[in-house]
Amino acid sequence: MVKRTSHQSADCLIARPLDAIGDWWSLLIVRDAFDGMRRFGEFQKSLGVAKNILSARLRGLIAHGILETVPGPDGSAHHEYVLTEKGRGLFYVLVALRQWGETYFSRPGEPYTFMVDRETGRPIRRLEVHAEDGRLLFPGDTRLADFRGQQG
Amino acid sequence: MVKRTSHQSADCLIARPLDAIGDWWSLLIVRDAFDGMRRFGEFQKSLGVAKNILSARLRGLIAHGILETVPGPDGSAHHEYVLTEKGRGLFYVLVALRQWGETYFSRPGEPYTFMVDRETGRPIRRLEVHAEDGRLLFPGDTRLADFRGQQG
DNA sequence: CGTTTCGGTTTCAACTTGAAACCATTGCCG
DNA sequence: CGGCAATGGTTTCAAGTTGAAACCGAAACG
Repeated sequence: MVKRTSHQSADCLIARPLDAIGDWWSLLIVRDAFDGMRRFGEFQKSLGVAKNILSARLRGLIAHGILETVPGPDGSAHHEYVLTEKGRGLFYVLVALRQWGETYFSRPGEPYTFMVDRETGRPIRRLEVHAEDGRLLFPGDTRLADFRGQQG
Repeated sequence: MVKRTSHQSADCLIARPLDAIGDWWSLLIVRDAFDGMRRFGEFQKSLGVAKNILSARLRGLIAHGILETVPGPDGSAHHEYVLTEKGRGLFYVLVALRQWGETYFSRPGEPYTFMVDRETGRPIRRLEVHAEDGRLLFPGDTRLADFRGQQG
């Protein structure tokens, strides 16, 4: 599953996540898992992906600790795939990606869906990035600092 | 550049973004662009990617309206690659991915970097998802609704 | 001018992807 | 119990993608 052998990007904390979910299907599988899908067949039908590819991706996601298999419900023979806590951590990535998609990829006249609060059915707010002191930050207002590099 | 020919995922507003940036290199290029890189050679050196691949990815990102070329500074012959507004919209995706990476992929003893407010040098806050009324939402507290589907 | 750097393109082998066929269980039905 | 379909994969093989290296032309450099 590890397809990359040597990539030392300056910033491994983007590169390593991408290694786990940076292919076409993995994030879509995670998205479906958030939507409650658990079975091989459900993913396969929803995504229309070839079974061998789905199989490989599920194995990869499990290897990365994003999904885990649990025994089927009522002692059924087939196991199910569910998100781990690490996998659920991808919620924010999906929200960000989706809001970007809503903004720049939705085409007029197209039946499109958007994220709503499950409780009220109302749209959720846009993501914001805040400084420690609460100030709103925009693209370009951040940089990377190293381990003890608060000072600049 | 469009490598996928037919994918009708139920949720195209995740799938279409992934078509634009869902490969290994594109997001890393965008990340470097946020860091101020503009030249072919800068990206190439930073990422260690093969030149043909970088060339293809840059063309793809331009085709998707994420990067654009601008004439070199002082009338230099070589143009530069800069983020468009759409490209800058990926800020939130990168922050989300990075925070996920910081949480689940950083290894102890490893010199790691994290995002700070450029102005104060202090770490930024974690992303949060909020309902319209301000309530904090967690993974599983949202669902997708269609166009006029506020009601439920 | 001659050389080096920059910004690519071309070439070709290795790897990945995907459609389809295949297979082993399991569940169902009479 | 005996057959049959559905589920959850694996195998196979052609086609497409990737990546290292060689190549190339234009610009900068000395």
